[in-house]
Amino acid sequence: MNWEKHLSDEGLRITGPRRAIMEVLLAASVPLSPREILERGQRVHRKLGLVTVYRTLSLLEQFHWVRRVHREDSCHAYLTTSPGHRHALICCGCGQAVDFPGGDDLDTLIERVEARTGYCINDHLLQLFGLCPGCQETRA
Amino acid sequence: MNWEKHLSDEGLRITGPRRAIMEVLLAASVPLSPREILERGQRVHRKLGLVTVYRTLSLLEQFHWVRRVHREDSCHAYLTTSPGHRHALICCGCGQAVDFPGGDDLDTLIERVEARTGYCINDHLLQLFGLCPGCQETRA
DNA sequence: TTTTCTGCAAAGGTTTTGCACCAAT
DNA sequence: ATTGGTGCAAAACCTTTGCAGAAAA
Repeated sequence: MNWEKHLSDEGLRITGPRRAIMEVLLAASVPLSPREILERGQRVHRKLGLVTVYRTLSLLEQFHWVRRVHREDSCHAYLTTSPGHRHALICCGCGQAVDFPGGDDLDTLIERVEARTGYCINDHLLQLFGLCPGCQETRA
Repeated sequence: MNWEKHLSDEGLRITGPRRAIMEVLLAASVPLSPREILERGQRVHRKLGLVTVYRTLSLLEQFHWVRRVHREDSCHAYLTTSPGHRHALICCGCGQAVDFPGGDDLDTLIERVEARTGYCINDHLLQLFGLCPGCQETRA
């Protein structure tokens, strides 16, 4: 199901600003801050305002069409999501981000921590940071 | 080595405000936001100001005496650190936090992601969220 | 006494809120 | 025609900076 149909089904409207923001996020391979989304979005929908960016992000986040990640310089940056619970690997050189699934290793880790602490774990935040192949060359 | 000796060795001063902030953090079992640290710290050192809290946190963070974690409601919250690279498991019910080491599972996961993506991974952010044993009872 | 640290005030950011107008249905 | 959405302005926060006075060493 696509996001436009999803919003319609919820009785919400498909508007120019919302299309612009979604378009920007879908085109980005790097997590973007609200301000960056504004700047890029204004190239699509000239009158776009920052307030609408915030409101749209929080809407899209509720429906899991976008996801918030933590960047060192701007604590709140947004990415479109792949289906399922995935994690971000972010390049410290160029900001390029790729998604990856947690997999069995993470499940095992969580089970061990549950056993040791008695906590019932129901969510996690995992992000990896490093250098992408391109940036490794540049620094070599 | 304790933090007071560490600061002295660096030519920095042990002051009332710094003692108050460290005392608050050592007594806390929950990650605290700068504002929360201020409020608790003022009970120890009445004239403590928010600016000093920020400056002291950034100082202590540089020396790894405290560590920043991400709380849902306040992006920047601080904890005293255990030695080594450890992670936080935070209770969604009461905010209680415990530390745990990543262990082999995390190392394996990172190696696999490196192999699959070609990235060279040099840092990570991992936090777990759940219910502590006490809060599980309350909700049962 | 010397230098660092502190608190205040103010500046710089980001995020939220109130409201009248606009636009999707 | 009805609602919900938008942008503007302003408020509310959070974090950083400049500076004169206070306090460690």
